[in-house]
Amino acid sequence: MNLPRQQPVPPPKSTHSPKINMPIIASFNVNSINARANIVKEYCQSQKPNILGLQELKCVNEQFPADLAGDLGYHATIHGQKSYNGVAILSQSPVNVIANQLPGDSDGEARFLWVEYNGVHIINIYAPNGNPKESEKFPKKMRFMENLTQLVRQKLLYLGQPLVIMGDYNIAPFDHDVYDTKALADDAIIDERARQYYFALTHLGLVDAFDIMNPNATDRYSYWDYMAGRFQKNQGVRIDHILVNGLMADRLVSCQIHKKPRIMERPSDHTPIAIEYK
DNA sequence: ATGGTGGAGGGTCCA
Repeated sequence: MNLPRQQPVPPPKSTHSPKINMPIIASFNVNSINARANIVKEYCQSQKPNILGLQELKCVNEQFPADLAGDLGYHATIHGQKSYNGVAILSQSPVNVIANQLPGDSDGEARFLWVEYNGVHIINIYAPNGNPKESEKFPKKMRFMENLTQLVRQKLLYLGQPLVIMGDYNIAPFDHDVYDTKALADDAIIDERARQYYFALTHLGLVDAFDIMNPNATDRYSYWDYMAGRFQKNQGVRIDHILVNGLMADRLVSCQIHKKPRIMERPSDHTPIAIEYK
């Protein structure tokens, strides 16, 4: 049957629709919070995230920039460690801290922070990098991902509340998440065993916010190595992720990678990723 | 070309 094609009807133009401020949750591996305090400050002032998960603080709690959160009107929940790792959550109002260690983890590193904020469960992770693969670092990465998967399977699936697991996963899920699979052939971030843990999480019902909100996006990298002009050549990888459960997926409005902090002076090698939800 | 860069901390380790 040849039916006349219907003209698409444009949505009604509202010149004065009320601007609803939807909550924003963001994740940013800062590679030293003290080196990046100004960039974090600028990011909070321009994007106004309700929640900002930070990774790789590279300092103990006492060294976390004292005035940063207060000046911005944020609360800081900090789980620091000397020189390496370290995670924190900046929040516009206080959060309930549920755990600061991944159940089952015996490595004793500061890579995990679980809080509840306005009925949303938020887990901020800094997964081990895993390089070089023949060293003890790779099994450490596998243990971390195994413990995280077990936590989802045994506890988080039964929360009955919105859930966000965000941070530096140090896993590029798909070949199109890296600029060159050959150059990274031996890298733990594209190792199939590591990827299987990402897929395990998605098979358990978690949704990759960036992937679902930006199908076929070409601009998808969240990290560019400092070396060899990787950023200028846009030779990056997507290893920072925001995974959400179904209750949160229903509320997603956008997921964006914010590139500006990577362009500023003395940047981190990562840049933030953020979700907006209703 | 096993380099290149950047942070912590004051050796090298880590990414």
